[in-house]
Amino acid sequence: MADIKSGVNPLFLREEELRQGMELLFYAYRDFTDEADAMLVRYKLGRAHHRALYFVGRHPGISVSELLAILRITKQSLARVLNDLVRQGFITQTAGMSDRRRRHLELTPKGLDLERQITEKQRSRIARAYRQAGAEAVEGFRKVLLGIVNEHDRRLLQPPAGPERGAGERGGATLPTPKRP
Amino acid sequence: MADIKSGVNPLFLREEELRQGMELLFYAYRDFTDEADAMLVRYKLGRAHHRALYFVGRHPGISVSELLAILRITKQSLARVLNDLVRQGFITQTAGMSDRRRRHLELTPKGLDLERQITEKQRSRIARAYRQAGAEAVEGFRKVLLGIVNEHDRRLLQPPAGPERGAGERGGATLPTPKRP
DNA sequence: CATATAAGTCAACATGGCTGACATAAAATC
DNA sequence: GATTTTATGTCAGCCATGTTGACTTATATG
Repeated sequence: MADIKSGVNPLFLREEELRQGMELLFYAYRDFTDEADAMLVRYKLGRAHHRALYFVGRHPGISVSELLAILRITKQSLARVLNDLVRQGFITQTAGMSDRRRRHLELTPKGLDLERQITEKQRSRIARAYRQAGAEAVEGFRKVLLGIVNEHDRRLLQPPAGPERGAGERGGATLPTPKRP
Repeated sequence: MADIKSGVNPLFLREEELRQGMELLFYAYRDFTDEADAMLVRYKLGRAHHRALYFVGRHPGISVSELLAILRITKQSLARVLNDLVRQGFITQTAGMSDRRRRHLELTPKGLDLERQITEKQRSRIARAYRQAGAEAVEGFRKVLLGIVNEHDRRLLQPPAGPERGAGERGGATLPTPKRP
């Protein structure tokens, strides 16, 4: 049989390239999450708590259903962790003004603190990777990951503002964005 | 107070940039795995089965302990899914020749088939993202993800061979690599 | 021969998904 | 104003997949 893997077979390269990408995603995610997990045990919280905490911190005033849409879990699953976090004073719920059925979630100062602590190592891991890879690589990293995300959410994740080419400003669409740094 | 977020505060940009990276990783991984999960239910298998199947397919002849090192789970957890896969004829175990304590795992043709089916949509999702982003972005994607992976595994994940600058060849270090495509 | 290593197994437990069935309050609609 | 829809919460139970701890068996190695 012909040496099918000797350099120039585009099908093999393609397959290999794609598999490498898939694996890289697995390994990176594995190491990225391990980071926070270690911190979480100290607080007797799980990964699910962290995710809720993170996204509430990221989108102050987010509603329960919006949070559900991000996490893609059931109401019941979320309730479990959310109740923990509210009971322990990390998150507050306040009824909406225009629509009083809605519960707007926010981190308390204590919650903000906790979130920072847990995310800390993850942040610096990403920072290190960014630094080592360089700005251009970071751009590519974003571009590809964004392409992996489903189209709906991809749009919400604000296409990295190039030179302005429409009328209005660009930014996180439906979700409330952080008020101030 | 001064407009701390108006464009030029490097600290704010940095924080925002890092958070975007973290989220992108979350969203991409979420959508990437959903893809396979849907397929798995048809076969009454779980994500854990897929991971084992994938890495055995990727490293034919891999030993149990090597697989454990990749997945970072306990022997007992792996045993559960591995036994399922062996019983159902997707994976074979054969004792090593030099060291007969070792079990070398391989996919059966049936297992290979299954793996392909399950990974199919993931592969095409990555392919699409690669295509849209372009070769340069893909390079950056790899670079950054590799930087996120812990140093040990990073080395094994063969730094994308640049122009030769040492003596010997470069390649997957400890793990057995696919025999042929 | 003694010890270390690779693998397998049993048992029990925790986390975090899931479904189904309902309850309540408020908004939206007829 | 009555009815329906929506947003949220809750109870109960199930399943997949991770964990620890204890112990066995076979084989390699000192």
